[in-house]
This record gives sequence, structure tokens and C-alpha cells, in this order.
Amino acid sequence: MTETDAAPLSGRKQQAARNDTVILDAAREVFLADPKAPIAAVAARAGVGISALYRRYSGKEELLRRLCHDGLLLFTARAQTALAEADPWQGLTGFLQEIVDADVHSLTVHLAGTFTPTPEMGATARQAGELVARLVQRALAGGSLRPDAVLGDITLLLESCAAVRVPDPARTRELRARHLALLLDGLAAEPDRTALPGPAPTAPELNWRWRTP
Amino acid sequence: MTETDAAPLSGRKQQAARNDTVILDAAREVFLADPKAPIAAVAARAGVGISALYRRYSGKEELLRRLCHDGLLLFTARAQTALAEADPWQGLTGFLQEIVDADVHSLTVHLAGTFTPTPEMGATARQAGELVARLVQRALAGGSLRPDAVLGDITLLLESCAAVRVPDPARTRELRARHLALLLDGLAAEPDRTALPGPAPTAPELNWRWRTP
DNA sequence: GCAGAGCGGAACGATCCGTTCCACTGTTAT
DNA sequence: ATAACAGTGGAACGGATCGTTCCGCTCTGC
Repeated sequence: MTETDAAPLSGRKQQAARNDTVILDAAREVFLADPKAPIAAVAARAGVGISALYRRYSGKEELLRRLCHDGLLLFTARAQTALAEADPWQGLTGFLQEIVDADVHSLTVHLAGTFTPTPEMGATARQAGELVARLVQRALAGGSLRPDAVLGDITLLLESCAAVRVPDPARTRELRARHLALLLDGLAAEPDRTALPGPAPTAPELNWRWRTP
Repeated sequence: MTETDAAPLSGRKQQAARNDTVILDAAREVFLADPKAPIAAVAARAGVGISALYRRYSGKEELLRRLCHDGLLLFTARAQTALAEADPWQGLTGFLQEIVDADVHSLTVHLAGTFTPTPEMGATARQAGELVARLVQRALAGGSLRPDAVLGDITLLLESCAAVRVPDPARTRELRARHLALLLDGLAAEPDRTALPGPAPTAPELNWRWRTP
């Protein structure tokens, strides 16, 4: 329990600063496990009182928004670096593996619906979509992604991976990775594939979660 | 409003018999859209009063169980006929397409957790698992399913397809069919596939929903 | 020492929802 | 005809849940 750093650290400020991150981490864990968990559960998990929460966020909604927006930001950041990857297929699949592994998609999708998105988040979401679209375009142009695949198929892929869940979080990550591998094998270009059925999913169809009204 | 059949039909019995099915249909629709919808929503959707519901079921739980068990029964029935199909691959894929299209899996999985399963349901679920296991075995033996695939991968596949959702139910069906096609392409045997990662999912791991305590 | 930032957690108030209850309607049997 | 009743609609009740507020306490920085 004794803190032994050079910097002044036993102070209240220190404790408060630590709580900042502890609370965010707890919130992420709790709301990922159950998007409509009560706010008291977050406080309990963080080992703090409810006041510590309300001191930082005006209410549940703001906390949720913060979580979701952070996820969105991480998402776009990863997409950016993936675009820097030389091999288009490696860029796309590596990106998807990262996103699925970090469970970012649950953050942005499971949580949507539990709060009303801000216009700013809508903008970030749109930007994220554009980045992934470019990843898809590159992979299509490179001939590594099957020609009838579409941006919307990637969106669906992420949702479907987020649906894979078992009680143990670590095992969940493994199972998602396996499921993703299956999907990527289906997405890879192969000779003699029969075309994917039905009208391909379009962006507006899939973005209904971000509608503001 | 005037009933004009030959049989005696304006009777209260008639109305009651119709309500039997109307209520079940409404319950299916409502609970598929939102597993924790209030019971009043079911009554409203069915166009009946709450009494009509409570006359038939002792409570919400019993209704949910009935819905889920019906789904389970449909599931096993389809699996049975799929086993009669000569071509193992066609049997497996056709079966999955039917299940996904009828949204049976949402019935059995989304709803689980909203009620405590009966031992009987556990038995039916186990039987369903065995049937699918045989479908998988056949496909593996026939060489049409990739050799490193496992029963659990099929379970995961169904969960992931059930996760594909857009506001319009009809469109949801189309998108699920497309997503399933993707997954099946990933599941098909191909030369030069890299093995699926991680320890393969096992049955007990995936059946945690049916635990009784 | 003292002012106050930061905190814990009880208490409050609103909402939601499963279930019960009762008055009413049409049917069937006497 | 009329009594008894199965079937029904929907208001009302009671319990549970949860977001938020509030008050008293602690410990720090001056």
C-alpha cells in the first residue's frame, strides 16, 4: 500500500488522477459485459463511491458517450496505421484482427442505442467508415479480396465477431480470432467462387444506429 | 367482420382458438425484436388483452419457455430431414440456411437467459447438438468441410448470423443469407488453407446458456 | 488550523413491468 | 328465458430497479 515514487504521489490529487483511469477502465469492462448495467456496478467494480463518478461525468449518458467516442477514436487510429501497411490484404486483415481482439466494435456498436449520439460522434463514425472503405478498395484493387465483397460485408463481419461470447473474456478473444479467421477465408479471393447472394449491404442501411432523432 | 364459413365459427371457442395462435405469433415477433420486451407489448401486438395471455400461460416465463422449446423442436426436426439428404455438404449447408432464414437460432439463444430452462429443454438441446454433430461428421468424412472445422464452429456460426440485424426484418433475412454464404465459403474444404487458430471450441464451453442453477 | 476538494454511500423519486382483479360479454345448458 | 360460466379487456397494485441527489466525513494544501 505504500507508494514509493520520487514524485509527490500520496496526495489527494494523485488519488483523483488514478480514479480517472480506474473509473474508465471499470466502465469499459462492466458495460462491455452488459450494456445496460447500472451505474452502481461501475462504481463497485472500480472500488469507488458513486460520487467519484458523478464528479467526473454529468450522468450515465455522458460516461457512455465518452466510452463510445474513445472506441471510435481508437478505431480510426488503427485504420490509419493499417492504411500505411504496404500489403493491402495484410493491412485489412491485420486491422480487423486488432479491432476484434480489442473488442472495439462492441464499444461502438453494443453501446450505441443506450445513449443519443452527438453530431460529433456521427462525424467520427463517418470518418471511420471512409477509412475502412479505403482499406477495402485497396484490397479489392490488389485482387486479394473477393471481387463481390463490399464495405458493408466488413461491417457485418465486425458485428458478427462481437456476437461471439463465452463467460470467460480471454477465451472469448480466442474464439473470436478463430471465427474471424473463418470469415477471412471466406472473404479471400479464390477461383471458382459462386457470387454472394442478395443485394449487397449499403452504408446507410448499416448505419442506422447513428441516427440522431 | 362477418364470418361466413360453413363450420360453426363465430363462437367463443373459435375466437379462443384463433387467439392461441395469434398470441404465439405475436410473442415470437415481439420477443425476437427485443428479448426483454414487456408482456403488455405482446398483448398489444396480438390485439388482445392481458387476460387472454394469462389464461393460457401461468406467467411470462412459461410463455418464453414455450417459444424457446418450439424453436428447439423445429431445429431438431430440420436437422433430422437434413440427415436424410444424400449429399453431406448439401445437407449441412441447406440445414444452416433454413435455420438462419427462419431465425430459429434467435429463438433458442437470444431468449435463453431470460428464463430458467427446464431439464426437458436441456435434453432437447443436447439431442439437437448430437444431430448437428452427425451432420458435421458426415461433411468432414465426405471431405467437403475443411478438416480443421469442428461442431463448435457451427454453433458460433449460428450465433454470429443471429447477430446480423437491421430494422427491416425482410432485409435482415437477406443480409444474414449473404453473411452465411461468406462463412460457408470459409468453411468449405480448399487446398492450401492455413489452419484455424486457437484451441477449437468445445461443446461444454458453448452450452453455458443451458446450465440450470 | 482552516477552507474546501474529493469522496462514500444512504435515501429519494421516477419509471417500468409482472401479475392480479373485477366488471362485462357472449355462449351454452337447463 | 335465464342461470352459470368460459373468455376477455384493461385498470390498478406492488415490487423491483436505477439514475441522481445530498449530507457528513476525510485528508490535503495553505
